[in-house]
Amino acid sequence: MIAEQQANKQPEPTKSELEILQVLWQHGPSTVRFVNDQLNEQKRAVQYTSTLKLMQIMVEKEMLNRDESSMKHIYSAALEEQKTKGVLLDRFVDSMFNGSASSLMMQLLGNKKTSKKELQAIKDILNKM
Amino acid sequence: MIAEQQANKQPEPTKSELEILQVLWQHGPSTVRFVNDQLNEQKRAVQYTSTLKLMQIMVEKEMLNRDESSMKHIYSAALEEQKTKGVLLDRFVDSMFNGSASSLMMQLLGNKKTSKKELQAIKDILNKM
DNA sequence: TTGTTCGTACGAAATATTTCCTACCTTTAA
DNA sequence: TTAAAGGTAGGAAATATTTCGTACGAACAA
Repeated sequence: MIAEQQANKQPEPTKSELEILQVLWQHGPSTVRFVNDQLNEQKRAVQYTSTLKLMQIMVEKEMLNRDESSMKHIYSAALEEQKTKGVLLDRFVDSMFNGSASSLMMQLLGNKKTSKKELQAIKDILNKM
Repeated sequence: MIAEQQANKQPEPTKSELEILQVLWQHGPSTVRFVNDQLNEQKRAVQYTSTLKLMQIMVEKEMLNRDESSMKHIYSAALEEQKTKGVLLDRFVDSMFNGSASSLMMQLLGNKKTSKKELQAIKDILNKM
């Protein structure tokens, strides 16, 4: 593992780790309590100590930073949102669509859940380029 | 697990399972030997029995079908490619981009790896709609 | 002061995933 | 007929991930 960190590999957040990152990206530096509340509200029931443990592990993995100056430790994302999402998206496109962004688009457009509003938004983005 | 299958939930292939599905989607019904060779060529070193075991597990999970009529069992994907990719893409967009397909597009477009060819292809697709 | 609440640390258990070892059967070539 | 090659089955080990129980310290209100 040390070898991998030295190799400066992009860490690969697990599903649960990603959920925590989302909260921190969205709300900024937070306590475990806050993150845990958010998870319980938005996602699923989870014990405080489970969230705590996971966030501690994430500090070890250097995915999070921790400010220990006060008793309530403040955690913040050590991974940059855009960069991380970019890497994960890349990986996803590679493994699912052989690296073809347009294939992904096709799939996305053939999808009921993509609303007309979304379609228009996408067109607007493209036209601005 | 039985409960989940009865609930007709979309199974959630793991990374390794997805690799196997890709091979089967791409090449059609195949033997373990063939799939294993493909994985070793395209992905990474893996023992024959590891692939075998995984594919057996996938049959149990009903992600694969198996034709046992001859000694060399023939496996095929039980999950439809388009549907499965659609579900996974949906899930990905939901968890990473709050369900916003246009956010995903933004990310994709801000990505060096998306070539001009890909961009043009995407535009073409959109214009045809 | 004392007890309740809220925090962290740590170990271990529960799951999930992945890999490989061993046994044993069938086919095939010598 | 025998040895080698190639197949399946299944258990167990190795990892990775996730969850929780317990201990204990700090803050605070009564």
